[in-house]
Amino acid sequence: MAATLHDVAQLAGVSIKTVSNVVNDYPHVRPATRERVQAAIDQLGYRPNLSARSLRSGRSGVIGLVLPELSLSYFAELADAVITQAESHGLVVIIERTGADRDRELAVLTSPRMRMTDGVIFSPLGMGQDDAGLLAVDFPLVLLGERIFGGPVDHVTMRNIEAARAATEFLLAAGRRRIALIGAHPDESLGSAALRLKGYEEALTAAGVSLDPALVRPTTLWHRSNGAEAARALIESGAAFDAVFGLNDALALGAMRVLQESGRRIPEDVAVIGFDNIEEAQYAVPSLTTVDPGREQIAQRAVDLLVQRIGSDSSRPADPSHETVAFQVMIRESAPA
Amino acid sequence: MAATLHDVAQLAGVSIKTVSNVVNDYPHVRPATRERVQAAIDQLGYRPNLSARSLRSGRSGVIGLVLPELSLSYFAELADAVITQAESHGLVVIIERTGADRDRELAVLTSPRMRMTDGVIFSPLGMGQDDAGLLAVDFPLVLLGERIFGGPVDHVTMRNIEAARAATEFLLAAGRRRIALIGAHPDESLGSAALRLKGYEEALTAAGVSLDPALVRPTTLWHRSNGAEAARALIESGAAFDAVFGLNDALALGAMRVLQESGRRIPEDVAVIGFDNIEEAQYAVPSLTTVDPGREQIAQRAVDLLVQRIGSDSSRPADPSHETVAFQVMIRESAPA
DNA sequence: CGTTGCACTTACGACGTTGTAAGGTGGTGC
DNA sequence: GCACCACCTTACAACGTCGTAAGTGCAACG
Repeated sequence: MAATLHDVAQLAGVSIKTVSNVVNDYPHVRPATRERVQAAIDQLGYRPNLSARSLRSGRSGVIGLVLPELSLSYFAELADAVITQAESHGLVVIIERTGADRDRELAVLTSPRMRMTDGVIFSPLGMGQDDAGLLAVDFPLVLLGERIFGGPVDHVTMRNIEAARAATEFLLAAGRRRIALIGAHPDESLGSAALRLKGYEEALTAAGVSLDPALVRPTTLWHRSNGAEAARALIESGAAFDAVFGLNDALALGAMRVLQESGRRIPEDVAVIGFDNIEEAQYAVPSLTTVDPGREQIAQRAVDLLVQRIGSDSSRPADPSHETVAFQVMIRESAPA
Repeated sequence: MAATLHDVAQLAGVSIKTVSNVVNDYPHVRPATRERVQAAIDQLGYRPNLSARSLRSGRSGVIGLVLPELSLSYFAELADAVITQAESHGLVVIIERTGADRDRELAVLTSPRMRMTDGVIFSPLGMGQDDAGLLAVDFPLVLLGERIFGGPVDHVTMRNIEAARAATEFLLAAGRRRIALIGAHPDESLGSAALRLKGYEEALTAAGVSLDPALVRPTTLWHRSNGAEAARALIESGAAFDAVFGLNDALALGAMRVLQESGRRIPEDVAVIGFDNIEEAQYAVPSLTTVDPGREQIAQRAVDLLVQRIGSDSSRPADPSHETVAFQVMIRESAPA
């Protein structure tokens, strides 16, 4: 039903290629011809067929964004930022969710569903360092996050260790000494959890504060409910603490709720700091002090790197780059200076 | 670089079409041949070229989802649900944001960026009833939301009036009589704001409670900050109130924060109810009583309707359907029964 | 041993677009 | 009035896939 170049050409009385030239702003078209063709285009409501264009050019103008899930605020806000940045390059974004499941993550990398994209931005949560080799795919790929290092692809990460260290130092500077940490993943040596834990440890060591293992609370996931559970367990353990460091904002917010329910005042009795600076953090009661890990900049660099790889036809990057972005402690009510 | 049917055919010593038949599980292929072709496919790592397939078939397997913005939790969770549902139909989702800007909304409807999709699910926020005619596009379109009614397209909405009425009745049943409403859009007669206001009015009237205009607070947008501002204005106005109905959860949460800052106890002094049932609502302090408008079901029906329209080649629906989904009051701490 | 029929395979073209190279048209200068 | 050049337009092919229709070979049957 839709009009094609052929239809327009027939109506305007020119060849198909001349219409194509008009559509693509090819310079050598006589004004009178251009006008006539444009009239035919308008009359028929012609729109280029992008599938045909993709086939011809080998580019689809689509990039993939592979995320654990959209209902986690951090990823929703990251997706928003990626879409915005992609748009400025004239690209459109397909979002695929993996549910943090390793098998689904691997499936997405080989799936024909992603075959139409020009490249993919991938934030794994189920795969680990051992899977690094599987990232050697034959399409442009930019990796986000801390699950895997040294893979054969470009990589953009936040400065987890430094940022977590800064968060902990901030609490120490405010006079807190019994700082609980929520969200540890004891079995990992890489990944956000391990790196942020490392920053926490570094800060304590540097300040001469001994680390009490009873204050390091693991959780399986990083949702609010996990933070709430961990806070409950922490309270029940009887360990004394005057601050809580949630390894992400959702954990911190979940913990904050339980702490308040238990009658503790925030920040007087317990200071709380999070990590991610999701929009909600500033509207919580009390507002949540947290680390802004540079989400906007991550999205921007990831898209820019991907566009660059797409542009250079070289199949695999000879020089995979690893970039980190700046972070910042956002001081709010839950942990004042 | 990528292998094509041609490459596979050459390697397997068969024709291109036979390879195609293998790929597409065409039944009449001799097992021995199939095996040989499959081996060649595996060896070359052949993946079908989706652009070519799209061109040939006229279907891209992509649907568009046009939303105001992803960083609003309601839309993020809606997007998540749409992606999940689309996946079950083998479809992939492109997300486009409009920022609730009418011009951008109109632009998206005619944009070549959406041309590659088989159909679009569209949630307008800037366009209004006067623009209904502009929805007569030449691709399958399913409309979400309450900005426009009676357009030439399928339409899925929540039951705004009934749900808002139920929320208000719930507060009335709990003994509240001075119920403030936050988020009104006085200039509208359609749209979520107007409809939910109508439900509120209906409930008050039915209960014989007179509506005090001083308790109906307008906001421009529906973000947390707007809810906070409106609550501040409400307090400063000096009007007495014992409950707040936020026309969405973000407004209610923003208001709840300000109410608590002002020393009011929730729910003792002021009961608060929201609308949307975003995930965050159950983790707020106190947890937010709200209306679940049936988001999952909306996503499901929208995708199903779209798939149906895509399937039937009829250009325009002769019988645009308008579906509504079930809602439910989620009773939590901010407004107990 | 030829014919028929079936199971399998193939050649061809078209989907709509654009790069290439060749073709046409008008105008300019002598 | 002719040649030439610059400008504009065209025909053709190809991107990779799959539907159509036309083959091919083999087995069974007469």
